[in-house]
Amino acid sequence: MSVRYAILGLLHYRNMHGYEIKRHIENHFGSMWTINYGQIYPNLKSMEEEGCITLDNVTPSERGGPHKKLYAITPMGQEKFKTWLESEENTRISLRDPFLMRFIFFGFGNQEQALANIDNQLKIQEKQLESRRQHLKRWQARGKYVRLVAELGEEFNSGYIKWLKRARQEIMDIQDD
Amino acid sequence: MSVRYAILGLLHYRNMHGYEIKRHIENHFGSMWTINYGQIYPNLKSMEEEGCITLDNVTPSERGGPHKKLYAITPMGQEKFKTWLESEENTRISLRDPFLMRFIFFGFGNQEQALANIDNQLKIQEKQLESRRQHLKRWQARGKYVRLVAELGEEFNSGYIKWLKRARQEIMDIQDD
DNA sequence: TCTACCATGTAATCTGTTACATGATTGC
DNA sequence: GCAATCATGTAACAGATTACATGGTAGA
Repeated sequence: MSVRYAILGLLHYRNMHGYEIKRHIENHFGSMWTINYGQIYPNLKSMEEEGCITLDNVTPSERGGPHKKLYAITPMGQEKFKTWLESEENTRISLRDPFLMRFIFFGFGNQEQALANIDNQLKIQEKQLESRRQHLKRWQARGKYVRLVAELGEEFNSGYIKWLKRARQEIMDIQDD
Repeated sequence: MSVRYAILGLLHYRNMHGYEIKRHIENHFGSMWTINYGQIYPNLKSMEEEGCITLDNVTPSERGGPHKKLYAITPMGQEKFKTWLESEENTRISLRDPFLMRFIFFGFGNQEQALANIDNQLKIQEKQLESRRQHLKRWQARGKYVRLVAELGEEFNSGYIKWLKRARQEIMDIQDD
């Protein structure tokens, strides 16, 4: 459950509320993860119950229920985070990409379809690379670890694009394989 | 649910049983996916009920229940597969790597721990690259699409290693950031 | 004989996604 | 006044992992 540790990690920088945590995970982790409120809020709730985090401040809205809940990490949360940080749990890189899954079977379809599909993927990846680069510029000063992960994201992205172009060429060159 | 399409795709090559499908997905898809029986067998069952695949042959063991169920794709399965293959469902590459998640927060731990953690990851990645290369040699003749995906796996893998080495160097060089 | 691998399956659990519901605030 | 974005939350569902249970076969 690394979402919980991501939250504990982010709370080391400063106290945050759920909405901010989501934004941070999506933007500042090299744009390699997505996350939804369905994960954030239930986790914040259970982590508070366990005592890893605590409510620092609740800004109520004028009329109506509570609004903007600021969370802070507790000493217990810091302890748990430290243990996790020092652990050596490692898995292989897993790349679950629906496009690649289809790509493997392009031999069972027709060539034009395959090329159109590749062009579409190229467009998406190029757009993503552009936004990654913009992001890197803005976040370069955020500490070397964050920057390095953003750089890895960029490298994977541009490597993927190069590969797509090469794949496209190979499919056009050799009709039969 | 791309597992189902992966199964339909593999059954285009030849009839297979669950165990083989698992092996194929793990070894021949560029070693980028893992899968477990908890996904394979229930899916085979429901796909058979839906009529996408059919039992071709059941080799019974001498005494005891059925053994080795060979599945074949049906015309309906081929239809479904074709529709999926021509679709353009695309998502961003998502890289959920527990190591990278920890890496981002290495600034909150100590340097030696970070370096040891990186060295460990390097060892794992290098071992994986070696097995990928062995695999590529054996599978080069399996058709260009399969080969290309295997090559992408190799490129990601060696890119990751290069990045790990650079990250290690940067962490050693600059004490403060 | 024992180990490794072949082979099928289920149940419990965990994780992640989508869709919905609600309402405040900010800027044009 | 309206759109975009800030903000919190839940319910239903989909997908993946782990652990368990069972037994066969091949080779050292």
